[in-house]
Amino acid sequence: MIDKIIHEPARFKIMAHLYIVESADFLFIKTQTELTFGNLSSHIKKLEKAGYVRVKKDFVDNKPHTMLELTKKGRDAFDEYRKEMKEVLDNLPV
Amino acid sequence: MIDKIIHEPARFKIMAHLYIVESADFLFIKTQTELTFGNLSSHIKKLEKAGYVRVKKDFVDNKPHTMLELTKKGRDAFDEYRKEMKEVLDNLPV
DNA sequence: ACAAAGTACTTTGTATCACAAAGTTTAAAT
DNA sequence: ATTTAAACTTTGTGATACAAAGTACTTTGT
Repeated sequence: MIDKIIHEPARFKIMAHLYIVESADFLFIKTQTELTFGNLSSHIKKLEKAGYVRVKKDFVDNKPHTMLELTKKGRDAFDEYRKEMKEVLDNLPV
Repeated sequence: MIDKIIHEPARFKIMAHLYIVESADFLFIKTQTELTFGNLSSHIKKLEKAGYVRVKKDFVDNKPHTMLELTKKGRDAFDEYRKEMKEVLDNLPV
């Protein structure tokens, strides 16, 4: 079954970026994905709940700062999603 | 932008099957896609509304019979979707 | 002849979702 | 002291996906 968590384009984008950079802050991902604060926030929450993303909050210059990174599970799920989707796209049903 | 009409897995399946067979009846698509009557019915309606699928109803052996086929627009949209998705999957963002 | 079962769907109800707008919290500037 | 700003989170709303219930017949017993 295709992973609906990753299938949503906004979350695919988030995961794709995290897949490459290993670790990135909230604002960087926000500008890269062009999502609003609200959307990014709720999608991150969903990814965290799924165990795909680890969130680390601290303060930098007395301001809240949120760091994001893929978990092993998230990385594996992303690989699997890409593999499955490629199969689906290449091998149309009989 | 990725076509959300086609992106939904159930509708992708429907379109993938219609893409190959050119024309198929409701029940055939139902068994192939393993969707329930309700889901298939509503997804068909959405595809019809989008102009991707043409629906022809008649009677066979006194029973209602629904034939489905992709429109040109639907076929083109499906090609485009596959092309875009492949690009997305292959070229991850920098 | 009448009821029960089957066929081929459609409509309705519900729970979830995606998105944007409004709100929160702390800090810096005026 | 009050406004402005930064970095988010929560809330509200409209759309969605799905299954359950409903519709409109037809066929099959009895």
